[in-house]
Amino acid sequence: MTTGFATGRALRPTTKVLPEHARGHNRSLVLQTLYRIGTLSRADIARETGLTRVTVSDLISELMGEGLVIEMGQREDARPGKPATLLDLDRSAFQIVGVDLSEYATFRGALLDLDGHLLDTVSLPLAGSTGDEAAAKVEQIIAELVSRAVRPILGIGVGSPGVVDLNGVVLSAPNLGWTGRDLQGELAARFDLPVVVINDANAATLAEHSFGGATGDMMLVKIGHGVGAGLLLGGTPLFGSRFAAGEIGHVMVGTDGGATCVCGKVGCLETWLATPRLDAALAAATSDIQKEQILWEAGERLGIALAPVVGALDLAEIVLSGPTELLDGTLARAAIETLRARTMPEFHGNLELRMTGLGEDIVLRGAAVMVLSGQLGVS
Amino acid sequence: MTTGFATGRALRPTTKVLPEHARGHNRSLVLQTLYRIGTLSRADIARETGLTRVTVSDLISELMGEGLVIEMGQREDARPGKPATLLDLDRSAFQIVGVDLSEYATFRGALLDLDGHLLDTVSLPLAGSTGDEAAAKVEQIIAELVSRAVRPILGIGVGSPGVVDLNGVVLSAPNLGWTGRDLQGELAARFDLPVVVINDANAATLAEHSFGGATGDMMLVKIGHGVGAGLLLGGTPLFGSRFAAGEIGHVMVGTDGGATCVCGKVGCLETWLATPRLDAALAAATSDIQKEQILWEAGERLGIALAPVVGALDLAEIVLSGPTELLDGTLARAAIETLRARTMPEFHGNLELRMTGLGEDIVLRGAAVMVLSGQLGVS
DNA sequence: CATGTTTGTTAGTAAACCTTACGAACTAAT
DNA sequence: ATTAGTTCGTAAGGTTTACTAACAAACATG
Repeated sequence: MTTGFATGRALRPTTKVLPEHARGHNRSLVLQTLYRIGTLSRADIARETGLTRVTVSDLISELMGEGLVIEMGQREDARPGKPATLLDLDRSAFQIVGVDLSEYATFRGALLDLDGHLLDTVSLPLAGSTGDEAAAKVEQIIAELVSRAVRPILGIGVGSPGVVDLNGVVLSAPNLGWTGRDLQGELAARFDLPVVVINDANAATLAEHSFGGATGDMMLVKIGHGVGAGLLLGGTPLFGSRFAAGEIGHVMVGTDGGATCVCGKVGCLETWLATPRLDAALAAATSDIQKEQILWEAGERLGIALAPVVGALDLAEIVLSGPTELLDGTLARAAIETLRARTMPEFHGNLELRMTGLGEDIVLRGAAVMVLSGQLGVS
Repeated sequence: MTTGFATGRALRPTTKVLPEHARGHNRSLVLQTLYRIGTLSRADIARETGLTRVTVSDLISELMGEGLVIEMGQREDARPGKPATLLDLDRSAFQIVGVDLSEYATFRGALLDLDGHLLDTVSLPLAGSTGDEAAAKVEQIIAELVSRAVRPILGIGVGSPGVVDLNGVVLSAPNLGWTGRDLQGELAARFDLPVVVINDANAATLAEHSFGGATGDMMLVKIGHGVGAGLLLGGTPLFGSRFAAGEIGHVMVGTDGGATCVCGKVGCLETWLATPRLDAALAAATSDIQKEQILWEAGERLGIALAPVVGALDLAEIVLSGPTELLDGTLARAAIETLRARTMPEFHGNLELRMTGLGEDIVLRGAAVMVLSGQLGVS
C-alpha cells in the first residue's frame, strides 16, 4: 500500500532501515521467487520481482557463491533472442533438522530438504520422561539426525507443545514438565547451528501455509491429546500478547453444561474433542448411530466455539489436524454446518473447513518452514 | 524484531525495496519520534532512533522545508556542551477532516489538529437518507469543514459503518443503502485531497491505540444500533479475508436459545446488546433489580461470545465503546467476570476490560489517525 | 583560563540500486 | 544468405542513502 516495508497499512515505524537491510530483503525476494516458481532465468526473476536485470544478476552471483543457487543449462524452447540461462535453488544443497515434540508418547525427528520433503526420520519413545530427561531426549534425536545428514545443515526447527515465546523459551509445557526452559538457547549452544523453537500448532499452521495450499487468513485446529490452534493472519503467524494465542482447549463451549475438565471448569472444548475423551466415548457407544451422534456433537461444539472467532477475524479457512478416522467425516461436517448456521453467510459464507493433507508430518514440516524462513527468508 | 521490514518473524517478502523506500521509512521514524515524545533536539532524535546526527539533520531540514517541523529555540537547562536546538512537529501546521457516519440518525464531522484534538465540529441529521442522498450529505459535511479550515488540510478520514475494503470502497452498508460504493474515490475526486475511508469500528480501534493508551493486542467492541468490533494485533489493524473482520453482531451466543434477530437467527449478540433492544428491555423492567439483571445478562452474553476469541488470540485488552450509562458498570463487570470464568487464567488472567476514555469522538479521532498514518507515517 | 562535553555541520566513503549501452545469440522476414 | 528485430546477460557510470571522521561553536567545571 504505502512503503512496502510494513505489512498492511503502515502504523508506527519502529526501527531504522539501512541500505543493507534493503539488500537482504531483495535477496530474500529473489530466493523466494525461485523457491515458489522454480526454474527461472535472471530476466524472468527481474520481471517477476520488479528489480532490474542488473541487480538480479548481482544478487544471483552472490547466491551462487554461497551454493544456494545453481545454473541448470539453457532454456530449450524456440524464441527470438539470446537463449536464457536457467537457474534454480539447489534444493539439495542443505538439509534441515525438524523435531516434533507434540505427540503424547513419542518424540519424532526428521531430516528434510529445502522443499520440506522428509528424507529420513527418527523417533524415540518418551516413556514418561519430563524435565531434563525429556530435554536430553530432544538432544539425542537431533544428534542422531545431525550425524545422518549428508549435506550442511541449514538449521534445526523444533515444534513444542505448550506456550513458547519468540525467543524459543518454553514458558510452560505441563506434559513435559518445562517451565521457562530456554530450549532454543540450550540447543543452539549444544549444536552450534541456527535453532528455532516454536509452538507445535503454530508450526503446523506454517506447514499448511507453505505446503498445504492455504491461501487467506486461516486457523488450524490441532486435535490430539489436547486441543490447540494456530492462526495465520495476513500471511503472518499470530503469537498473542503472552504467546498463548491458539490456546482454545480450555475455553468453555455453550451454555448448557458438559463434562468436567481436568482444569476444573465444565464443558471445555477439550472435554468434547480431545482424542482420549472421544475414543472412550466411542468405545462405550453401543451402536453406530450412537457413535455418529458422538462425533456430530463433537463437531457441533467445535463449530460453536469457533463461530465467534470466525466472525471476529473473518477467516477464509479452517484446517483440522489430527486423527483422520475421528475428524474427517461426520465431525468435520457438523463443524462446518454449525459454523455456517451461527455466523452471517453474507460475511462468512465463503468459509471453508477441511482436513490437512499433510498428515502426521505436519509439525516436522512446519518446523522446517521456520528454519527456511529464518535463514533464507523463504517459505 | 528482526529486520524491521516485515512485522514479526518475516515470512514471504513480496515487494522489492529501494534505497528511497528506506529514506521514507526513516523519515517517518523521525516524525514518529517527534510525534510521540514531543520537543527534542536533533541529537536526541539520533539517540532515540539509532540514526546518526548527520542523517537526522538531513531529514529534519527536509521536514522543516515542508513546514512539518519547526525550531523551538534553545534548551534552557544548564549542561556542558553546546546548547541544543529544540525541535517539534508543528502541530498546527495542518488540519485534518474527520467524519463519522456510524451514528444512526446523524452524520458528524470535525476539524482536528495533528494531535487529534477536535477544533471544530459539524453535524447533519441523516433524516433517513440513503444511497446518493446520503453520499451527498457526506460531501456537504466535508465541504463545510474544508471551508472552515484555517490551515492546509492534510487529508480527509471517514469512518463508515459496514464492510469497507482497503481501497475505501464500501462493499456493503445496509443502513446507508450502499453496496460496492467507492466513497473514497468519489471524495478524492471531489476534494482533490488525500482521502481514507475505513470501517467505523476499525477507526475507533485505531483511536484507542493512539490516544486511549491501548498497549498490546486489543479488541474494541462498539455497541450502538448494532454491534461491531475492531482488532489490533501486533500493532496492526486486522481487516479479515473479506474485509469483514469484527462483524460479530450476528454471531449466535450460547446454546440456550434467545430472542429472534432481524437476520433470522436466534440469540445473535445484537439481540442482547444492541442499544435499542437494551433500552426497550430496560424500559419494560419494573424494578431496579430487574434492570440490573438485564444488564448483567447482556454482559454475560458478551463474555460468552468473546471467550473463544480471547482464547484464540490471547488478547491483552478489550475496550468497550458506546453509551456509558448502559455499558460502564454492571454490564462490563459481568462481561469480564464471564470471560475470566470461561477461559484459562494461566493464559489469559491478565486480560483487562474497560470503557474507552474517548467518548463519542472516538470514530472522528480514529479517522484522523488513518490520515496521519497514511500521510506522515505517524500515529 | 584551560579542559572537557555536547551540538550540529562539512567532507568524504561505502553500499545499494538505477539507467544506459553493448555484445552475444537466437528467430523471422526479405 | 542477408538483414532486421528480439532477448539475455554484463559493463560502465550515475544517483541516492546513510555512514565515519573531523571540526567549529558554545557551554560547564575545576
